[in-house]
Amino acid sequence: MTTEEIRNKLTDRGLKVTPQRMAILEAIYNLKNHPTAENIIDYIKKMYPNIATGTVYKVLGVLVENRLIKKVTTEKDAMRYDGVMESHHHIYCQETELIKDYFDEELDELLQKYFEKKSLPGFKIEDIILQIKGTFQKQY
Amino acid sequence: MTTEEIRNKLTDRGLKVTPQRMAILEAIYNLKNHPTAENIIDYIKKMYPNIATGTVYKVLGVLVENRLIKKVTTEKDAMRYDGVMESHHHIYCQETELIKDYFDEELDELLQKYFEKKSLPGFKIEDIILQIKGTFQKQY
DNA sequence: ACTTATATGAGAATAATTCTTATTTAAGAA
DNA sequence: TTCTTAAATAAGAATTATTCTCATATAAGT
Repeated sequence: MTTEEIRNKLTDRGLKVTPQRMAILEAIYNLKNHPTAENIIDYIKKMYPNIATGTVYKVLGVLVENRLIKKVTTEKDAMRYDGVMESHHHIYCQETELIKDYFDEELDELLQKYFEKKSLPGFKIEDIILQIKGTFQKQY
Repeated sequence: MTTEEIRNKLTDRGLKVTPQRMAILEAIYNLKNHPTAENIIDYIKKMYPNIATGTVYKVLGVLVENRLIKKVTTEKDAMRYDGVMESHHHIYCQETELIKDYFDEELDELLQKYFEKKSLPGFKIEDIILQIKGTFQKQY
């Protein structure tokens, strides 16, 4: 993801391009494993020590509203964020904080067909995310 | 769910039976829509005004550890809890706080077969929860 | 360069949850 | 039944995550 591409994501949504917004998006793309706001703040402060905590939370909210990033739900108190907007699922390791992305077009088609057939009365499905919970095997 | 059944859930796990634990489990079973800790506290205080906030959080943690209840992940800051331990999924209304349970054995079998065939290398799946996101249609 | 609506920084405020410690209590033993 | 003790609770302080307020700064169109 180049600086120019990040800039375009903002302008395409009619958002002003600010150094803070650029830095926050760049942080999310570079920090793997679905960073928390705190992870993002720590990362940005290395290059940009004056960024305000409140600004990061504000910008994250704006980015979610504008569908440039997504929230990732967890059983912990701190929200985590995801810069990958293509349809995908999440593999949660029960023993660590690791959340891996899981892309599977075959599965997505299967689910789409399944819920076309068996529609939920009175409900319009917009997105289905699998939370795949378990543990990674130890490596020997 | 009778008082006796709730009591047995605790003793079966080797947990001491206390009025607080009984009240919290009863609250979760009676309060529909996956209550927050605050919902539970408000409910219990009607009958039992002296219960301490910290106790409720402590007990909720114990109940989750002992697999008597589950946490429900959301995009909001407050955690929500679920007393239904049978395998099921969640329908999230994007416009309200409503989270509906979705039971579907056919779907569960489909998923189980799918992930037997296509296993995730190095990962042992323990549970798969669908987060079905969308909106309920307005009633006329 | 000028203007103005919007974004940011700083820090206070709030909300959700956890921690600490003295006291109480459940449940097994005597 | 009473005794014992490890575990649970109440009360409130402390911590953590997030939001809010408002004065100042700035992006982007004129």
